[in-house]
Amino acid sequence: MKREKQKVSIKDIAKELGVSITTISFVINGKAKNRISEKVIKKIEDYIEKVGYRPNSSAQSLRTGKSQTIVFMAEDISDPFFSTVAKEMEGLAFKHGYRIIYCSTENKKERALELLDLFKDKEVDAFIITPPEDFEEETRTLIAEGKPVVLFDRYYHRMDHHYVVLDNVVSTKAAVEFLKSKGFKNIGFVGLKSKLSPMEDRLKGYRESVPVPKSVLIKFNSVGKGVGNKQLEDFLDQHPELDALLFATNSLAIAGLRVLKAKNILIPAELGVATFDDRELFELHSPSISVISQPVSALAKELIKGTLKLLEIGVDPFEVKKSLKGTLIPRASTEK
Amino acid sequence: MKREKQKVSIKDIAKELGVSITTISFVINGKAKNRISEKVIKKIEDYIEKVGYRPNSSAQSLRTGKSQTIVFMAEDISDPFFSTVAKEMEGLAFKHGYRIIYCSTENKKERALELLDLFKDKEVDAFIITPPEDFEEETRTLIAEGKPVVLFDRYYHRMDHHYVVLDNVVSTKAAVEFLKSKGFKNIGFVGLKSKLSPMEDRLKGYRESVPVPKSVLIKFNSVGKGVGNKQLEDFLDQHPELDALLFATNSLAIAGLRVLKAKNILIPAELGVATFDDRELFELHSPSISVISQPVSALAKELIKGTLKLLEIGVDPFEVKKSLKGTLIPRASTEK
DNA sequence: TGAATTTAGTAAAACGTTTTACTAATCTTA
DNA sequence: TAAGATTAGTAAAACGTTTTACTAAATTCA
Repeated sequence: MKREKQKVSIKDIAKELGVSITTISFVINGKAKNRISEKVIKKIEDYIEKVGYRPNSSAQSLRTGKSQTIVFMAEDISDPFFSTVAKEMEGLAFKHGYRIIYCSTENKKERALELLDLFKDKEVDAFIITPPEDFEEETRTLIAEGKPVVLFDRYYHRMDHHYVVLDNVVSTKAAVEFLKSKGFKNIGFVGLKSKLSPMEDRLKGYRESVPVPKSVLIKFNSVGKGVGNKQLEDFLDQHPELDALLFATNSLAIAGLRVLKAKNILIPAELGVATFDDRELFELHSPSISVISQPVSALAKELIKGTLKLLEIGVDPFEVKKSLKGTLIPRASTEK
Repeated sequence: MKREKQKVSIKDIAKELGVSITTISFVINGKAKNRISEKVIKKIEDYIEKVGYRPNSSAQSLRTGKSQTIVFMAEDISDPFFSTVAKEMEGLAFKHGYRIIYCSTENKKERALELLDLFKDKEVDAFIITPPEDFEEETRTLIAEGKPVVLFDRYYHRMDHHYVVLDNVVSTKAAVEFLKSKGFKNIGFVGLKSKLSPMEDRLKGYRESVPVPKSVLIKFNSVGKGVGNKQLEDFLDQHPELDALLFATNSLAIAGLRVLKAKNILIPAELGVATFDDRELFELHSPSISVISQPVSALAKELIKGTLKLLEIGVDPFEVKKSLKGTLIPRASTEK
């Protein structure tokens, strides 16, 4: 009963149709023009259609050295931001005959290295990566190995490479201006203690748009935990004059909302709130939270478009450098 | 500068070390015992270590017919439930030398068929799938083709197959009993109009634990939209006696919360609320929402454990049939 | 008409493994 | 000491493609 569907190979087709393997390969790969007669092409195409022949991709990979596979190394594939981008990319890539393999670094250097090691063979054609903290040297090495590498979400100032990111400086400035326009006068900033470009740029954008910056930077792995919450509480205690808070990431905001709730601080009456990254949570929260939303579809599109271009044209002449703007979605948390 | 790291093959090693390709292959695959001398084994292993040799997986796949790849066909990989399970599986599978390829059916039959078609070649060793609506025949066909197939989240009553699911009947009953214990007397049920087992089982569990069931079933693709919201509003209007609502999925609950907010219905004073699947949103909502949480890690572990077992032992003698219990997390929305 | 060109196709090598079937040398044991 | 068993290894085929270099026949053109 359980017979493995016996796969048909080019050789089988050749025998059946009385033509050579080469001829079939030419037809399959669209190299038959001016080489093979229309009649034979038709015959082969019809037979392929009839038996549902699909080339063995291992054999193709072995022969061509290409695997039709792109690795997407996210910070955390279970984070809604990354998983949404991943899903969009998957759809686009499939349309072009590429598969995507996802993995998560958890923002850990060693994990990222392990993963790269696993993929560094011939088995992957291109990399889309969100490098973890302190990964500049390793990224450089990876790029030097010659396969297309597109950085996502973060990039390096001191290094030439392909990337697709949010324009964090500009987006942050827009958010601060928005808060000002809503009548907030003392805007504080809650960021992540990190050298990753989004964190540096968001802080920079903030600093450049308020007269007296007041910010607190939470350690990455203490967000939502005792230490991180304590830091935030202290910050609020030390700055009773603050009338609004801008959070640099959605997880910071979520942790922050918990703290504010615990301290019985009223939003927006006592404190306005805005954050990066939209999530259902923010829309449904009472009050709903204003956000700077990242253009997920556009990011995914640019990533795949860029990667395919690099795959096609080659790494060198072509440049992928995209910096997209976020969209501000005003909600109740910023209506004084 | 951009030199592709010239990959070293078994042939290169053989030439360098003056042994045969066969010998090296035996050593690599642990088949050297009682065949090759300790001295030679050591020499080969050391050299492999030194040059960082990694076998070409396309060649391995071509030769063995195995690709060390598992497909996870989720309903929607950007849904937190699926993406969390995916991430956990990814980690476990990697440890055993397997990669996972994700894709999303969007609960559409045609999309699922397309995807299966894409994978049906030799390129994949096993399938973990959440079949969309009306996919029983197709699933049967897939299974008949002989590769391991493990269903996730949903299963078929009339068919013998491997699966890992939540015990929805029991979990729903527990939730209803919990609501009763909290003093709710008129519990309504908001489900999805669907023949997928979780939806049928949750409804069944509900029906069997209340004296007079009152339920409304929303169409899958109208959740959160005008039509679906209208359905829910009508249901509430027709049953003013209800004092609690049990939602069958997290997206139903989210849509429901919006409706309740719009109608100014107070939770839990006027209406108690509980739902399936935990999300940060429910913890942070005001009031926080009681949930039946799925054991994500355990599900992922069983899925990978089962799949690997099938891969190892073969599909037939071994059975993967796991039905795990959800955990009830009581929160403010059910405290009268 | 005959040389040059075009058309229509093929043979065979190569990609990098795994594995079967073999050999040659050494070791046991009766 | 001779036959059998064990040890230590190897040659070569096969997996299913792609591609280079070739040929033979038909067509063109001066």
